Amino acid sequence: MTTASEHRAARPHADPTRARILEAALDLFSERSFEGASTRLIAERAGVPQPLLSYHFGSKDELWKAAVGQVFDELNRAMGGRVEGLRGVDDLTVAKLVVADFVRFSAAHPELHRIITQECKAEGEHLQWLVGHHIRPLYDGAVSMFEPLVAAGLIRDVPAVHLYYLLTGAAATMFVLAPECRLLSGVDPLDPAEVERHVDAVVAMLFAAPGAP
Amino acid sequence: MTTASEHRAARPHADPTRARILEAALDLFSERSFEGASTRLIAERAGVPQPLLSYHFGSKDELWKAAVGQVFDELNRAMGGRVEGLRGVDDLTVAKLVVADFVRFSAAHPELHRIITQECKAEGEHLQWLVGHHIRPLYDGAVSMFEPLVAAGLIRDVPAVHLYYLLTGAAATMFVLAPECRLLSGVDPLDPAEVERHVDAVVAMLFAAPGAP
DNA sequence: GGAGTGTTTTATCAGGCGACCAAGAACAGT
DNA sequence: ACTGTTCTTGGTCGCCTGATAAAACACTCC
Repeated sequence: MTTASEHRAARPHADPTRARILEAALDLFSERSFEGASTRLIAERAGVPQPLLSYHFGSKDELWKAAVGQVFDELNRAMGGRVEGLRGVDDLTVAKLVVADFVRFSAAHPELHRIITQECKAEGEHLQWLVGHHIRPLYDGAVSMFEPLVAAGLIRDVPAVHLYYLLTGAAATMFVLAPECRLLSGVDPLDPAEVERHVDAVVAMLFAAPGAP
Repeated sequence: MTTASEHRAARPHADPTRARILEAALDLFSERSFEGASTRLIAERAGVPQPLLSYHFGSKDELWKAAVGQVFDELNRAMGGRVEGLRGVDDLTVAKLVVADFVRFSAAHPELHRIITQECKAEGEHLQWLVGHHIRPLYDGAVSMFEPLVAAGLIRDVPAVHLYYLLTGAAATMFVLAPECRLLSGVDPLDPAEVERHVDAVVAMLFAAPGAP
Protein backbone atom coordinates (compact mmCIF):
# COMPACT_ATOMS: atom_id res chain seq x y z
CA MET A 1 0.00 0.00 0.00
CA THR A 2 2.51 2.62 1.18
CA THR A 3 4.96 2.44 -1.67
CA ALA A 4 7.70 4.73 -0.43
CA SER A 5 7.38 7.34 2.23
CA GLU A 6 8.27 6.49 5.83
CA HIS A 7 11.90 5.44 6.36
CA ARG A 8 14.13 5.86 3.34
CA ALA A 9 17.04 3.72 4.53
CA ALA A 10 15.36 0.46 3.64
CA ARG A 11 15.02 0.84 -0.15
CA PRO A 12 18.19 1.41 -2.09
CA HIS A 13 16.96 0.54 -5.59
CA ALA A 14 13.44 1.85 -5.39
CA ASP A 15 13.90 5.61 -5.71
CA PRO A 16 16.08 5.65 -8.84
CA THR A 17 13.77 3.27 -10.69
CA ARG A 18 10.72 5.25 -9.57
CA ALA A 19 12.31 8.37 -11.04
CA ARG A 20 13.13 6.63 -14.32
CA ILE A 21 9.58 5.33 -14.58
CA LEU A 22 8.12 8.76 -13.86
CA GLU A 23 10.29 10.39 -16.49
CA ALA A 24 9.36 7.85 -19.14
CA ALA A 25 5.69 8.05 -18.17
CA LEU A 26 5.59 11.83 -18.42
CA ASP A 27 7.24 11.74 -21.84
CA LEU A 28 4.84 9.17 -23.22
CA PHE A 29 1.69 10.44 -21.54
CA SER A 30 2.33 13.87 -23.01
CA GLU A 31 3.27 12.75 -26.52
CA ARG A 32 0.71 10.01 -26.94
CA SER A 33 -2.37 10.35 -24.73
CA PHE A 34 -3.23 8.48 -21.52
CA GLU A 35 -4.87 5.71 -23.54
CA GLY A 36 -2.21 5.88 -26.23
CA ALA A 37 0.70 5.27 -23.85
CA SER A 38 0.68 1.62 -22.83
CA THR A 39 2.26 0.53 -19.58
CA ARG A 40 4.50 -1.84 -21.54
CA LEU A 41 5.82 1.03 -23.67
CA ILE A 42 6.50 3.14 -20.60
CA ALA A 43 8.24 0.23 -18.93
CA GLU A 44 10.35 -0.42 -22.02
CA ARG A 45 11.49 3.21 -22.23
CA ALA A 46 12.28 3.19 -18.52
CA GLY A 47 14.20 -0.08 -18.93
CA VAL A 48 12.18 -2.05 -16.40
CA PRO A 49 9.71 -4.95 -16.64
CA GLN A 50 6.09 -3.90 -16.95
CA PRO A 51 4.69 -5.19 -13.63
CA LEU A 52 7.05 -2.88 -11.79
CA LEU A 53 4.75 -0.01 -12.65
CA SER A 54 1.88 -1.69 -10.85
CA TYR A 55 4.13 -2.44 -7.92
CA HIS A 56 5.36 1.10 -7.46
CA PHE A 57 2.25 3.05 -8.37
CA GLY A 58 -0.61 0.61 -7.95
CA SER A 59 -2.31 1.38 -11.24
CA LYS A 60 -1.84 3.20 -14.52
CA ASP A 61 -4.05 5.97 -13.22
CA GLU A 62 -1.94 6.52 -10.12
CA LEU A 63 1.19 6.52 -12.25
CA TRP A 64 -0.34 9.23 -14.40
CA LYS A 65 -1.17 11.35 -11.36
CA ALA A 66 2.34 10.96 -9.99
CA ALA A 67 3.96 11.91 -13.29
CA VAL A 68 1.68 14.89 -13.81
CA GLY A 69 2.11 16.05 -10.21
CA GLN A 70 5.85 16.11 -10.76
CA VAL A 71 5.70 18.69 -13.58
CA PHE A 72 3.28 20.90 -11.72
CA ASP A 73 5.49 20.79 -8.65
CA GLU A 74 8.38 21.93 -10.80
CA LEU A 75 6.30 24.76 -12.21
CA ASN A 76 5.16 25.86 -8.77
CA ARG A 77 8.72 25.80 -7.51
CA ALA A 78 9.96 27.85 -10.46
CA MET A 79 7.19 30.46 -10.45
CA GLY A 80 6.93 30.61 -6.66
CA GLY A 81 10.64 31.26 -6.35
CA ARG A 82 10.38 33.96 -9.00
CA VAL A 83 7.69 36.05 -7.29
CA GLU A 84 9.42 35.47 -3.96
CA GLY A 85 12.54 37.16 -5.25
CA LEU A 86 10.56 40.18 -6.46
CA ARG A 87 9.10 41.47 -3.19
CA GLY A 88 8.72 45.24 -3.31
CA VAL A 89 8.92 45.56 -7.10
CA ASP A 90 5.97 47.28 -8.77
CA ASP A 91 3.11 45.10 -10.03
CA LEU A 92 3.62 45.72 -13.73
CA THR A 93 7.30 44.82 -13.70
CA VAL A 94 6.59 41.73 -11.63
CA ALA A 95 3.88 40.63 -14.06
CA LYS A 96 6.17 41.10 -17.07
CA LEU A 97 8.96 39.09 -15.45
CA VAL A 98 6.57 36.36 -14.34
CA VAL A 99 5.07 36.07 -17.80
CA ALA A 100 8.53 35.96 -19.35
CA ASP A 101 9.55 33.16 -17.01
CA PHE A 102 6.32 31.32 -17.69
CA VAL A 103 7.09 31.36 -21.41
CA ARG A 104 10.58 30.05 -20.70
CA PHE A 105 9.17 27.29 -18.51
CA SER A 106 6.70 26.35 -21.23
CA ALA A 107 9.61 25.99 -23.64
CA ALA A 108 11.65 23.93 -21.19
CA HIS A 109 8.70 21.72 -20.22
CA PRO A 110 6.26 21.44 -23.12
CA GLU A 111 4.91 18.27 -21.47
CA LEU A 112 2.95 20.44 -19.06
CA HIS A 113 0.70 22.04 -21.65
CA ARG A 114 0.63 18.87 -23.74
CA ILE A 115 -0.96 17.03 -20.84
CA ILE A 116 -3.34 19.87 -20.06
CA THR A 117 -4.60 20.10 -23.62
CA GLN A 118 -4.99 16.34 -23.65
CA GLU A 119 -7.04 15.89 -20.53
CA CYS A 120 -8.99 19.16 -20.31
CA LYS A 121 -10.78 18.86 -23.65
CA ALA A 122 -13.47 16.58 -22.28
CA GLU A 123 -15.21 16.18 -18.95
CA GLY A 124 -13.89 13.31 -16.90
CA GLU A 125 -11.99 12.21 -13.83
CA HIS A 126 -8.66 13.48 -15.12
CA LEU A 127 -10.03 16.97 -15.80
CA GLN A 128 -11.57 17.23 -12.34
CA TRP A 129 -8.43 15.99 -10.66
CA LEU A 130 -6.13 18.26 -12.67
CA VAL A 131 -8.17 21.38 -12.00
CA GLY A 132 -8.75 20.60 -8.34
CA HIS A 133 -5.20 19.65 -7.47
CA HIS A 134 -3.01 21.75 -9.75
CA ILE A 135 -4.62 24.16 -12.18
CA ARG A 136 -6.97 26.05 -9.87
CA PRO A 137 -4.21 27.60 -7.73
CA LEU A 138 -2.32 28.65 -10.84
CA TYR A 139 -5.42 30.19 -12.33
CA ASP A 140 -6.23 32.07 -9.14
CA GLY A 141 -2.67 33.34 -8.97
CA ALA A 142 -2.78 34.55 -12.57
CA VAL A 143 -6.13 36.27 -12.05
CA SER A 144 -4.96 38.04 -8.91
CA MET A 145 -1.89 39.15 -10.82
CA PHE A 146 -3.85 40.56 -13.77
CA GLU A 147 -6.80 42.19 -12.07
CA PRO A 148 -4.92 45.01 -10.32
CA LEU A 149 -3.17 45.84 -13.58
CA VAL A 150 -6.47 46.05 -15.44
CA ALA A 151 -7.98 48.14 -12.62
CA ALA A 152 -5.00 50.50 -12.76
CA GLY A 153 -5.37 50.83 -16.54
CA LEU A 154 -1.92 49.38 -17.14
CA ILE A 155 -3.12 46.66 -19.51
CA ARG A 156 -6.16 46.40 -21.72
CA ASP A 157 -9.60 46.04 -20.17
CA VAL A 158 -10.12 42.36 -20.94
CA PRO A 159 -11.78 39.92 -18.51
CA ALA A 160 -9.25 37.91 -16.54
CA VAL A 161 -10.41 34.58 -18.00
CA HIS A 162 -9.63 35.78 -21.50
CA LEU A 163 -6.27 37.12 -20.41
CA TYR A 164 -5.48 33.76 -18.84
CA TYR A 165 -6.20 31.75 -22.00
CA LEU A 166 -4.59 34.40 -24.17
CA LEU A 167 -1.45 34.05 -22.09
CA THR A 168 -1.32 30.27 -21.80
CA GLY A 169 -2.24 29.76 -25.45
CA ALA A 170 0.18 32.32 -26.82
CA ALA A 171 2.97 31.23 -24.51
CA ALA A 172 2.79 27.48 -24.97
CA THR A 173 1.38 26.57 -28.37
CA MET A 174 4.60 27.07 -30.31
CA PHE A 175 6.47 24.73 -27.98
CA VAL A 176 3.67 22.19 -27.66
CA LEU A 177 3.65 21.91 -31.45
CA ALA A 178 7.42 22.05 -31.82
CA PRO A 179 7.58 19.11 -34.28
CA GLU A 180 4.95 20.76 -36.46
CA CYS A 181 6.79 24.08 -36.26
CA ARG A 182 10.04 22.51 -37.42
CA LEU A 183 8.33 20.79 -40.33
CA LEU A 184 6.36 23.90 -41.25
CA SER A 185 8.95 26.64 -41.02
CA GLY A 186 12.32 25.01 -40.47
CA VAL A 187 12.59 26.93 -37.22
CA ASP A 188 13.29 24.97 -34.04
CA PRO A 189 11.26 26.77 -31.37
CA LEU A 190 13.32 25.20 -28.60
CA ASP A 191 16.45 26.98 -29.82
CA PRO A 192 17.30 29.41 -26.99
CA ALA A 193 17.34 32.40 -29.33
CA GLU A 194 13.86 31.53 -30.60
CA VAL A 195 12.62 31.08 -27.05
CA GLU A 196 13.76 34.60 -26.19
CA ARG A 197 12.14 35.94 -29.35
CA HIS A 198 8.90 34.32 -28.25
CA VAL A 199 9.27 35.72 -24.74
CA ASP A 200 9.61 39.21 -26.20
CA ALA A 201 6.65 38.70 -28.50
CA VAL A 202 4.32 37.44 -25.77
CA VAL A 203 5.29 40.16 -23.31
CA ALA A 204 4.92 42.87 -25.93
CA MET A 205 1.49 41.62 -27.00
CA LEU A 206 0.12 41.11 -23.52
CA PHE A 207 1.42 44.33 -22.00
CA ALA A 208 0.66 46.72 -24.83
CA ALA A 209 -0.51 50.15 -23.70
CA PRO A 210 -4.31 50.24 -23.39
CA GLY A 211 -4.86 53.26 -25.63
CA ALA A 212 -3.27 51.95 -28.83
CA PRO A 213 -5.85 50.42 -31.21
CA MET B 1 -10.96 -1.09 -52.41
CA THR B 2 -12.62 2.04 -53.80
CA THR B 3 -15.08 2.74 -51.02
CA ALA B 4 -17.16 5.50 -52.53
CA SER B 5 -15.96 8.05 -55.01
CA GLU B 6 -16.67 7.51 -58.71
CA HIS B 7 -20.39 7.59 -59.58
CA ARG B 8 -22.67 8.81 -56.82
CA ALA B 9 -26.01 7.73 -58.35
CA ALA B 10 -25.64 4.12 -57.30
CA ARG B 11 -25.53 4.54 -53.49
CA PRO B 12 -28.69 5.85 -51.89
CA HIS B 13 -28.14 4.74 -48.29
CA ALA B 14 -24.40 5.14 -48.15
CA ASP B 15 -23.98 8.89 -47.99
CA PRO B 16 -26.13 9.53 -44.90
CA THR B 17 -24.44 6.78 -42.90
CA ARG B 18 -21.04 7.93 -44.08
CA ALA B 19 -21.86 11.40 -42.81
CA ARG B 20 -23.03 10.09 -39.45
CA ILE B 21 -19.88 8.02 -39.07
CA LEU B 22 -17.68 10.98 -39.99
CA GLU B 23 -19.39 13.22 -37.47
CA ALA B 24 -19.05 10.67 -34.67
CA ALA B 25 -15.44 9.97 -35.64
CA LEU B 26 -14.47 13.64 -35.60
CA ASP B 27 -16.08 14.13 -32.20
CA LEU B 28 -14.33 11.16 -30.64
CA PHE B 29 -10.98 11.56 -32.39
CA SER B 30 -10.79 15.14 -31.14
CA GLU B 31 -11.93 14.48 -27.56
CA ARG B 32 -10.08 11.24 -26.96
CA SER B 33 -7.03 10.74 -29.18
CA PHE B 34 -6.64 8.52 -32.25
CA GLU B 35 -5.68 5.57 -30.07
CA GLY B 36 -8.21 6.52 -27.41
CA ALA B 37 -11.19 6.44 -29.77
CA SER B 38 -12.00 2.82 -30.60
CA THR B 39 -13.83 1.94 -33.80
CA ARG B 40 -16.50 0.25 -31.68
CA LEU B 41 -17.13 3.46 -29.74
CA ILE B 42 -17.34 5.51 -32.92
CA ALA B 43 -19.74 2.99 -34.43
CA GLU B 44 -21.89 3.04 -31.30
CA ARG B 45 -22.14 6.83 -31.31
CA ALA B 46 -22.97 6.80 -35.01
CA GLY B 47 -25.60 4.12 -34.42
CA VAL B 48 -24.13 1.59 -36.84
CA PRO B 49 -22.43 -1.79 -36.42
CA GLN B 50 -18.68 -1.62 -36.18
CA PRO B 51 -17.64 -3.40 -39.42
CA LEU B 52 -19.37 -0.66 -41.40
CA LEU B 53 -16.43 1.60 -40.67
CA SER B 54 -14.05 -0.83 -42.33
CA TYR B 55 -16.37 -1.15 -45.30
CA HIS B 56 -16.75 2.57 -45.94
CA PHE B 57 -13.26 3.75 -45.08
CA GLY B 58 -11.09 0.66 -45.32
CA SER B 59 -9.23 1.22 -42.08
CA LYS B 60 -9.27 3.29 -38.92
CA ASP B 61 -6.49 5.40 -40.38
CA GLU B 62 -8.43 6.25 -43.52
CA LEU B 63 -11.46 7.10 -41.42
CA TRP B 64 -9.33 9.50 -39.43
CA LYS B 65 -8.05 11.18 -42.58
CA ALA B 66 -11.57 11.56 -43.95
CA ALA B 67 -12.89 13.04 -40.70
CA VAL B 68 -9.98 15.44 -40.38
CA GLY B 69 -10.16 16.44 -44.03
CA GLN B 70 -13.77 17.42 -43.51
CA VAL B 71 -13.01 20.08 -40.85
CA PHE B 72 -10.15 21.53 -42.83
CA ASP B 73 -12.34 21.76 -45.90
CA GLU B 74 -14.87 23.68 -43.86
CA LEU B 75 -12.15 26.02 -42.61
CA ASN B 76 -10.82 26.61 -46.09
CA ARG B 77 -14.31 27.32 -47.38
CA ALA B 78 -15.00 29.78 -44.56
CA MET B 79 -11.71 31.65 -44.71
CA GLY B 80 -11.45 31.51 -48.50
CA GLY B 81 -14.90 33.01 -48.87
CA ARG B 82 -13.99 35.73 -46.39
CA VAL B 83 -10.89 37.01 -48.19
CA GLU B 84 -12.72 36.66 -51.51
CA GLY B 85 -15.35 39.13 -50.35
CA LEU B 86 -12.72 41.65 -49.31
CA ARG B 87 -11.00 42.37 -52.62
CA GLY B 88 -9.72 45.94 -52.73
CA VAL B 89 -9.84 46.54 -48.98
CA ASP B 90 -6.56 47.62 -47.38
CA ASP B 91 -4.29 44.90 -45.98
CA LEU B 92 -4.63 45.84 -42.31
CA THR B 93 -8.41 45.82 -42.32
CA VAL B 94 -8.45 42.51 -44.21
CA ALA B 95 -6.08 40.98 -41.69
CA LYS B 96 -8.16 42.15 -38.74
CA LEU B 97 -11.35 40.75 -40.24
CA VAL B 98 -9.68 37.47 -41.18
CA VAL B 99 -8.26 37.05 -37.68
CA ALA B 100 -11.66 37.84 -36.16
CA ASP B 101 -13.32 35.22 -38.34
CA PHE B 102 -10.60 32.73 -37.52
CA VAL B 103 -11.32 33.16 -33.82
CA ARG B 104 -15.03 32.67 -34.46
CA PHE B 105 -14.32 29.53 -36.49
CA SER B 106 -12.11 28.20 -33.70
CA ALA B 107 -15.02 28.65 -31.30
CA ALA B 108 -17.50 26.98 -33.62
CA HIS B 109 -15.16 24.09 -34.45
CA PRO B 110 -12.82 23.43 -31.52
CA GLU B 111 -12.27 19.94 -32.95
CA LEU B 112 -9.88 21.44 -35.48
CA HIS B 113 -7.30 22.62 -32.97
CA ARG B 114 -7.95 19.65 -30.70
CA ILE B 115 -6.87 17.32 -33.46
CA ILE B 116 -3.89 19.47 -34.41
CA THR B 117 -2.60 19.62 -30.85
CA GLN B 118 -3.09 15.88 -30.59
CA GLU B 119 -1.20 14.78 -33.67
CA CYS B 120 1.43 17.49 -34.07
CA LYS B 121 3.15 17.00 -30.71
CA ALA B 122 5.21 14.06 -31.92
CA GLU B 123 6.77 13.06 -35.21
CA GLY B 124 4.81 10.45 -37.09
CA GLU B 125 2.68 9.66 -40.11
CA HIS B 126 -0.23 11.75 -38.91
CA LEU B 127 1.90 14.86 -38.43
CA GLN B 128 3.44 14.54 -41.88
CA TRP B 129 0.07 13.96 -43.50
CA LEU B 130 -1.61 16.83 -41.67
CA VAL B 131 1.09 19.34 -42.49
CA GLY B 132 1.45 18.23 -46.09
CA HIS B 133 -2.22 18.09 -46.93
CA HIS B 134 -3.84 20.77 -44.80
CA ILE B 135 -1.68 22.89 -42.50
CA ARG B 136 1.02 24.03 -44.92
CA PRO B 137 -1.32 26.05 -47.17
CA LEU B 138 -2.89 27.70 -44.13
CA TYR B 139 0.51 28.56 -42.71
CA ASP B 140 1.70 30.00 -46.02
CA GLY B 141 -1.46 32.07 -46.26
CA ALA B 142 -1.03 33.42 -42.76
CA VAL B 143 2.62 34.28 -43.35
CA SER B 144 1.89 36.10 -46.61
CA MET B 145 -0.83 38.00 -44.78
CA PHE B 146 1.44 39.08 -41.92
CA GLU B 147 4.68 39.87 -43.69
CA PRO B 148 3.49 42.95 -45.63
CA LEU B 149 2.02 44.36 -42.43
CA VAL B 150 5.29 43.90 -40.56
CA ALA B 151 7.22 45.40 -43.48
CA ALA B 152 4.87 48.40 -43.52
CA GLY B 153 5.36 48.86 -39.76
CA LEU B 154 1.67 48.30 -39.10
CA ILE B 155 2.21 45.52 -36.56
CA ARG B 156 5.12 44.69 -34.31
CA ASP B 157 8.36 43.44 -35.83
CA VAL B 158 8.00 39.80 -34.83
CA PRO B 159 9.02 36.88 -37.09
CA ALA B 160 6.06 35.40 -38.95
CA VAL B 161 6.41 31.99 -37.28
CA HIS B 162 5.96 33.54 -33.87
CA LEU B 163 3.00 35.57 -35.06
CA TYR B 164 1.44 32.40 -36.43
CA TYR B 165 1.69 30.48 -33.16
CA LEU B 166 0.75 33.55 -31.15
CA LEU B 167 -2.39 33.83 -33.23
CA THR B 168 -3.40 30.17 -33.30
CA GLY B 169 -2.60 29.67 -29.63
CA ALA B 170 -4.34 32.80 -28.42
CA ALA B 171 -7.32 32.26 -30.70
CA ALA B 172 -8.04 28.61 -30.02
CA THR B 173 -6.85 27.60 -26.55
CA MET B 174 -9.85 28.95 -24.65
CA PHE B 175 -12.24 26.99 -26.87
CA VAL B 176 -10.12 23.85 -27.00
CA LEU B 177 -10.13 23.80 -23.21
CA ALA B 178 -13.76 24.84 -22.88
CA PRO B 179 -14.59 22.18 -20.23
CA GLU B 180 -11.63 23.29 -18.13
CA CYS B 181 -12.64 26.93 -18.54
CA ARG B 182 -16.15 26.24 -17.31
CA LEU B 183 -14.89 24.35 -14.30
CA LEU B 184 -12.22 26.94 -13.57
CA SER B 185 -14.09 30.19 -13.97
CA GLY B 186 -17.76 29.37 -14.44
CA VAL B 187 -17.60 31.11 -17.80
CA ASP B 188 -18.75 29.17 -20.86
CA PRO B 189 -16.38 30.29 -23.62
CA LEU B 190 -18.78 29.07 -26.31
CA ASP B 191 -21.39 31.60 -25.22
CA PRO B 192 -21.65 34.00 -28.20
CA ALA B 193 -20.98 37.05 -26.03
CA GLU B 194 -17.79 35.47 -24.70
CA VAL B 195 -16.72 34.52 -28.20
CA GLU B 196 -17.01 38.16 -29.29
CA ARG B 197 -15.09 39.26 -26.21
CA HIS B 198 -12.34 36.86 -27.18
CA VAL B 199 -12.39 38.10 -30.77
CA ASP B 200 -11.89 41.66 -29.53
CA ALA B 201 -9.12 40.63 -27.17
CA VAL B 202 -7.17 38.68 -29.81
CA VAL B 203 -7.50 41.40 -32.44
CA ALA B 204 -6.47 44.10 -29.98
CA MET B 205 -3.43 42.16 -28.81
CA LEU B 206 -2.25 41.13 -32.26
CA PHE B 207 -2.75 44.46 -33.99
CA ALA B 208 -1.44 46.81 -31.30
CA ALA B 209 0.49 49.80 -32.61
CA PRO B 210 4.20 48.96 -32.89
CA GLY B 211 5.43 51.86 -30.76
CA ALA B 212 3.62 51.11 -27.52
CA PRO B 213 5.79 48.99 -25.17
C1' DG C 1 24.33 -15.89 9.16
C1' DG C 2 19.61 -16.38 9.39
C1' DA C 3 15.13 -13.68 9.60
C1' DG C 4 12.48 -10.58 7.51
C1' DT C 5 11.32 -6.88 4.52
C1' DG C 6 11.53 -4.46 0.34
C1' DT C 7 12.30 -4.92 -4.64
C1' DT C 8 12.63 -7.19 -9.13
C1' DT C 9 11.37 -10.78 -12.29
C1' DT C 10 8.74 -14.42 -14.83
C1' DA C 11 4.43 -16.26 -16.22
C1' DT C 12 -0.30 -15.67 -16.93
C1' DC C 13 -5.17 -13.90 -16.70
C1' DA C 14 -9.55 -11.94 -18.76
C1' DG C 15 -11.02 -8.32 -21.67
C1' DG C 16 -10.90 -4.99 -25.48
C1' DC C 17 -8.74 -3.88 -29.75
C1' DG C 18 -8.66 -3.53 -35.27
C1' DA C 19 -9.52 -6.22 -39.04
C1' DC C 20 -11.66 -9.77 -41.73
C1' DC C 21 -15.20 -12.98 -43.84
C1' DA C 22 -19.35 -14.92 -45.59
C1' DA C 23 -24.02 -14.35 -45.78
C1' DG C 24 -28.01 -11.46 -46.05
C1' DA C 25 -30.75 -7.01 -47.36
C1' DA C 26 -31.73 -3.10 -50.37
C1' DC C 27 -31.46 -1.11 -54.42
C1' DA C 28 -30.42 -0.36 -59.86
C1' DG C 29 -31.00 -1.30 -64.67
C1' DT C 30 -33.29 -4.25 -67.80
C1' DA D 1 -39.41 -10.52 -62.28
C1' DC D 2 -34.58 -11.24 -62.75
C1' DT D 3 -29.74 -10.02 -62.12
C1' DG D 4 -25.82 -7.73 -60.61
C1' DT D 5 -24.09 -4.26 -57.63
C1' DT D 6 -24.02 -1.69 -53.43
C1' DC D 7 -24.68 -1.74 -48.75
C1' DT D 8 -25.32 -3.90 -44.10
C1' DT D 9 -24.94 -7.49 -40.64
C1' DG D 10 -23.39 -10.95 -37.08
C1' DG D 11 -19.57 -13.84 -36.02
C1' DT D 12 -14.77 -14.48 -35.27
C1' DC D 13 -9.60 -14.22 -35.59
C1' DG D 14 -5.11 -13.00 -33.46
C1' DC D 15 -3.01 -9.31 -30.99
C1' DC D 16 -2.26 -6.18 -27.31
C1' DT D 17 -3.93 -4.08 -23.09
C1' DG D 18 -3.75 -3.44 -17.63
C1' DA D 19 -3.52 -6.14 -13.70
C1' DT D 20 -2.24 -10.06 -10.63
C1' DA D 21 0.16 -14.29 -8.44
C1' DA D 22 3.96 -16.28 -7.15
C1' DA D 23 8.69 -17.08 -7.27
C1' DA D 24 13.56 -15.12 -7.14
C1' DC D 25 16.67 -11.66 -5.61
C1' DA D 26 18.82 -7.76 -2.52
C1' DC D 27 19.49 -5.72 1.39
C1' DT D 28 19.27 -4.46 6.65
C1' DC D 29 19.26 -5.70 11.26
C1' DC D 30 19.61 -8.74 15.06
